[in-house]
Amino acid sequence: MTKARKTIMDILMKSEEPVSASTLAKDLPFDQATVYRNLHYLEDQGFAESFILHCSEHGTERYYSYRNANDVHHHWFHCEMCHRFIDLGHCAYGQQLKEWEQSYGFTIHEHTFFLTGVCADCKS
Amino acid sequence: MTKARKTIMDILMKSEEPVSASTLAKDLPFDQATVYRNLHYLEDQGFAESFILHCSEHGTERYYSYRNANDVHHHWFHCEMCHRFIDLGHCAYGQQLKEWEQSYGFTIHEHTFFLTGVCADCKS
DNA sequence: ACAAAATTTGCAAATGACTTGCAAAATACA
DNA sequence: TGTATTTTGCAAGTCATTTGCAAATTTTGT
Repeated sequence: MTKARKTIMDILMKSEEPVSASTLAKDLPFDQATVYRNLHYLEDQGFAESFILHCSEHGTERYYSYRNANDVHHHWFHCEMCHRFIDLGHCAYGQQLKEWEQSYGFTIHEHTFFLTGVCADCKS
Repeated sequence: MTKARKTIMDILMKSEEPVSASTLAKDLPFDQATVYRNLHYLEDQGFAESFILHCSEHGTERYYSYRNANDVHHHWFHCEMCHRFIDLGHCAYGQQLKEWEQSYGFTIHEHTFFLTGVCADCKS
């Protein structure tokens, strides 16, 4: 495993919240192409997952988080003021998604869910 | 109300599914800046709502749909093959969102939810 | 450990959605 | 209808992300 890939993997593993691709690209001492390519690689291999979120201050960016093999994925709340993410816990939509698949006949590859607003700290 | 604005408003009102900003910008006989500005205007005024969706073929685009004054908003399934949207009906997360607001203390401004996959027609 | 094969990197340029400044044109208002 | 206000088109800019390519690194087979 290359240095760039390991660095990115480590950051994702250690991070408590999703990190944006463009931020990684800016902050890490690797070429941006390398960062983006590795993020794709990690997601392809199932080590990471991502979603696109727009916030007025940071614009539209893709956020990545580490994905544990036996991990159920999480959903997040994003604070528009301090830009932190709050973990809403395990996804609880499994059953609902299955029901939709049955009633509509489609196959779901991915579902996207997140909240944006202002966190408790920033309100006070 | 200007011609451009009325045209865009009409399209959103008549459309059964969300339409992408960049597609409107390409197809309509108005400058792209005009299209984007009007979409922002309509959303600001509460006549439209939007979400960002990425699909491999069309890339990352913002999709708009008309918002009725007394309308509960809808969620959508997006087929990656035929690129149509399937209406999943009224949003049923109101209660859940309120509970999260109470337990975490944050205020939700927006929630994003949609599905992507392959529709029944495209599977066969 | 070593050379060949396969993969990854950096660089530089390109892409594509979306935004912005500004003067002209259209619309609203008195 | 004339004037103030808003909107438009044009052209250039921004910004996240992607891509081609040759050089550098990592992996493989021995």
